[in-house]
Amino acid sequence: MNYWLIKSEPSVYSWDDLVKEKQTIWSGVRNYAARLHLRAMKKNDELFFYHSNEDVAIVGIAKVAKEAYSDPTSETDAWVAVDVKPVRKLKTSVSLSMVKTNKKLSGMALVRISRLSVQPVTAEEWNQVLTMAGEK
DNA sequence: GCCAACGTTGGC
DNA sequence: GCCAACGTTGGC
Repeated sequence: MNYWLIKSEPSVYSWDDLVKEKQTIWSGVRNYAARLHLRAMKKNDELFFYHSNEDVAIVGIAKVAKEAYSDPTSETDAWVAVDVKPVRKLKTSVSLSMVKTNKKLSGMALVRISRLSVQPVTAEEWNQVLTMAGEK
């Protein structure tokens, strides 16, 4: 099982929207690095759902409901989408500043490659964030 | 609203 | 193949 992090601006699509909708298509990714990660996702892999721009925090856990397929919002076959569904909201959301102050998370892609919208999370990082969220 | 970081495009 | 110019993302 692998772990990932996906970003969304809450004004465009928030965690609450995902919960309301029960499942959504993660489409519109037009970045090669992000596409690589989308393609590597397996069913039931877990994802941190991150709010960018406004909330600037990891707010919940989602999982892969359907592995990568051709993105219907693209006119070519070059891009892919996955389906994700909510698992649960974190007890306490973990803000970016909290992540930055945690030395164990200094290698996290969220800190190092801030513009990447779909990124891998190691098991260590995953557990560390869960601890900060009061889940452990 | 500003700006840094990064990706993409296009001229040479 | 290099690099300047430009556009976009995202934190503050």
